[in-house]
Amino acid sequence: MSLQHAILGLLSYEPMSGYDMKSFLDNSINFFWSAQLSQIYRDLGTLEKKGCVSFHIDAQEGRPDRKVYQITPEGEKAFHDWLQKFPTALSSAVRDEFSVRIFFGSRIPKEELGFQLRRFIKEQQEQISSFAYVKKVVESYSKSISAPEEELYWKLLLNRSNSVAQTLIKWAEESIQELENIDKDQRKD
Amino acid sequence: MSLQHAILGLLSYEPMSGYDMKSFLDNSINFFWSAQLSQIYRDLGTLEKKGCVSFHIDAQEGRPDRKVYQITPEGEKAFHDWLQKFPTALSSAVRDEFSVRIFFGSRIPKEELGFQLRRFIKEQQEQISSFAYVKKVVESYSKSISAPEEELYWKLLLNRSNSVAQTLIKWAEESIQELENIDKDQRKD
DNA sequence: GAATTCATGTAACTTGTTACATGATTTA
DNA sequence: TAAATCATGTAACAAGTTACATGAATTC
Repeated sequence: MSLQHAILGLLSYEPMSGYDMKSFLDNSINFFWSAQLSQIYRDLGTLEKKGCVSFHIDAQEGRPDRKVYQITPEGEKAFHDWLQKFPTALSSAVRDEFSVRIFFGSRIPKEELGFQLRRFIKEQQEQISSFAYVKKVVESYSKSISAPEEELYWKLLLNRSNSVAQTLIKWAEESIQELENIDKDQRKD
Repeated sequence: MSLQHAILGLLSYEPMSGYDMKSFLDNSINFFWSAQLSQIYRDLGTLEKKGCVSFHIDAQEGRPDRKVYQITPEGEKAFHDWLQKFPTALSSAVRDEFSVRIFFGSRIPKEELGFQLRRFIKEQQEQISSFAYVKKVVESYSKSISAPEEELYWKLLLNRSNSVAQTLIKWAEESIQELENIDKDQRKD
């Protein structure tokens, strides 16, 4: 799986510029796949060389011309081939720096850890409130491309991110408690 | 954050060979950070060039000699510098192929999606049962390196992975239900 | 007799990030 | 007047994956 598959998938809905793609990505797929603009432009170039996408230029006044990409039949084939091949392991490797830091938690002052855990909770809460906004974007987008069925799947994923965020908040709160209790126990000794 | 920080952290407990590291990683940190053996060897080489680790050779008969790495004072400094600098955003970018596939779920036959979701549930259940084993590894390891405090943090992370896995199972079960209900509704029309 | 474990690595490739460059228009 | 938005990209770098190579000892 690479960004290129996601790009082909997005272009299968409608033609888009790299810039459009970035802003769409940022409030949709972003919760489980992210991309830098520079990477999008590069991958669009690669896909074009492979014949998976083509583009036309929309001239604009006062600002740079838009390069609007669209998927080609070859691109559609490549995308469907990918869709059909589920990987052997469904859960991809997680790379979570925050967890690595907790792993080495004994080297960090307890107050600092507590502070960071509270910061983590805040971040998760902010994510949760952003989901309400994303829900609206998703609803209006699925209507604009007249793909009502998509809404169902996108909402499944919003549910997922939401539940995971809630779980993480609960975990962080319990962890703060545990750290504080141990601190008290040690002071008793 | 890169694998190099994790390597330094592990070496701060005790000297290890690249091979040791891989097997330790595979049933500990693996749930939130993974690594290929080839990457470990390469990063050990880089760290050695930087002066963060040194090594000695343990000759063995009948099998290749062990190259046992240990952390240097420079390495310890680098590790502590990293520990002190928490990143601006605590939740790292997620890259989850399975979610991307669900995102394009409308292009996959419903039965196939159901099958993959059930496979996903099974995988998560297997992970959960592996946690019991990891718990034991962690307990005996923290004793062997006489670092009893580590156990606390490692168990916090096991709790976390456990809760997230449980949440994902519940989500997948509910999603299967939703998909089946919609199927029934459509057949009624 | 076949597969797994132990133990090392290199090379080529793919993917992702960061920094740099340009420049008009719009909003605060 | 400073910052954000629109819109394109390149270059250098960092990080991760896959394929290849070797070979004895042990377990099934």
